[in-house]
Amino acid sequence: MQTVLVIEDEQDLAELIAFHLEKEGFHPVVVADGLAGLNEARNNPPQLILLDLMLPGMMGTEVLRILKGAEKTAAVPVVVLTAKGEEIDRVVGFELGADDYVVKPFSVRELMLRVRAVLRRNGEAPKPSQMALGPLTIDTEQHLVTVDGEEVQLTSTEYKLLMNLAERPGRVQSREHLLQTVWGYNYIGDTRTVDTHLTRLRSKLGAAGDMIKTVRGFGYKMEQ
Amino acid sequence: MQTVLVIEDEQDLAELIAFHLEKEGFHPVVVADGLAGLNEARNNPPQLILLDLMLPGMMGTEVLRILKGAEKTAAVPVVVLTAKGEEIDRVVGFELGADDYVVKPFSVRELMLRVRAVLRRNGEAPKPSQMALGPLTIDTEQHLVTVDGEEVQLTSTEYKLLMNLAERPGRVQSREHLLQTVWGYNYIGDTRTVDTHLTRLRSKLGAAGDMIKTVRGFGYKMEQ
DNA sequence: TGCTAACTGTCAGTTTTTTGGAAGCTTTCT
DNA sequence: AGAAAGCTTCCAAAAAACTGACAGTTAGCA
Repeated sequence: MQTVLVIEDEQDLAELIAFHLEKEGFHPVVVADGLAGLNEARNNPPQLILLDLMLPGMMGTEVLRILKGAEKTAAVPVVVLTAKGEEIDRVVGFELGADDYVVKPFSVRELMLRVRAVLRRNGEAPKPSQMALGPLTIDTEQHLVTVDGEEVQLTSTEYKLLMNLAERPGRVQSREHLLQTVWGYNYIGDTRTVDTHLTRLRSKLGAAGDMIKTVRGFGYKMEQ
Repeated sequence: MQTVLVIEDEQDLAELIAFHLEKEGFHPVVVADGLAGLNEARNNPPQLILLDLMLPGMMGTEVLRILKGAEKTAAVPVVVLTAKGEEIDRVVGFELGADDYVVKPFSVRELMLRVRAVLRRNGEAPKPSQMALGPLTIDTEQHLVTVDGEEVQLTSTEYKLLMNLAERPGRVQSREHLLQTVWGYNYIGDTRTVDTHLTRLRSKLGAAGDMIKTVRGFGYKMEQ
């Protein structure tokens, strides 16, 4: 069952949306303000979030920023509801990271279309639970990494960093890109930090450490 | 340069769209009916197609069906323009395979947003982005250059220089131009520097080194 | 709840690699 | 042959990356 979190303060609208979501086979969870939405999203990450940008208390864009910045919720697609005239570019583009939007007043039908479309896009690539690259083995289900059969203890950051590189072996990823995907959408930090963690990761991986190649001036890549 | 094919019979609207696409940095190609659109799409596949569903002669949905059914064009994302009340579900959903839609009357801004969004989504996935010129192979994703199958280690400047030449084989590029594009717009430096790097590049490329021709008095070019 | 160990991000010193340009040599053209 | 353009070698300076230390934070455990 796919859960959709609806963050919407107008009760009538929220009910209407929930009703239709249910009709479409989703499991809607409705909350009335941004804070509640953040909590719910954190404690029980849904498959998709519908976020009204005009919320009381906390700016909707602020909620969006936090959602995309937090580790647990960064990957959850967000469709925003917005009134005409707001700065959609900023919200949907890279800056805030919404995945789609619907302009008020909208037809419920249109909203459902967008919801389905976004879920379709994001659900397409189910990740394999096991990977093997040379001496390196990653089991995403067990969260287990081995080198030459020996288990390697990685911290969460190291693990995510490794996953990012290993998922697309051969592909060069810039420090900025890694910061975005590993550290979160709008993390602001030193790109040197990536270096540090890379060093730690390499040393922990031992023999497999030099499977991670430095591409000077561009970033890092996993050897194929 | 990203090409967008616009299939639209209302000339005013077509021009408006083309104007804005150009402003956004795309290369618009406009045709007025479905048949011409199919031909153009087949002969010169664009990065995205904007299709008006209300076309004379051939039903827009029919054009869409053919586009999505043909091998060469199936992967090209399509954004449809549609009047309210048409059966959007059918068009956008799995049945016909449009990637997004905009309902007439629409704001140009919204259209551009959708165009950018669709291109972003589709650009993320598999772009083989490989080039081959004789014994030379360049993989931009992996940042890997090979000559006769052997990997060649290039520095960042050498790589950028090679890319500049290889992207437009046959075209002569002046030292000034190369300085601008490789070293940056407001770099101030000696054009002799280009010589130095070219020498290094040629020597590293080994057998493929003399694919880069000197055009005395003008600059350099990549052999076609 | 308080204590401890582990994890993180930042920084600064060190090492490695790249880079730009100078100078002399070679080729090409007239 | 002389001049102009291009090629090559070399080296100091700059850039990029690596690494270890440190302090703040978090998470686990008693």
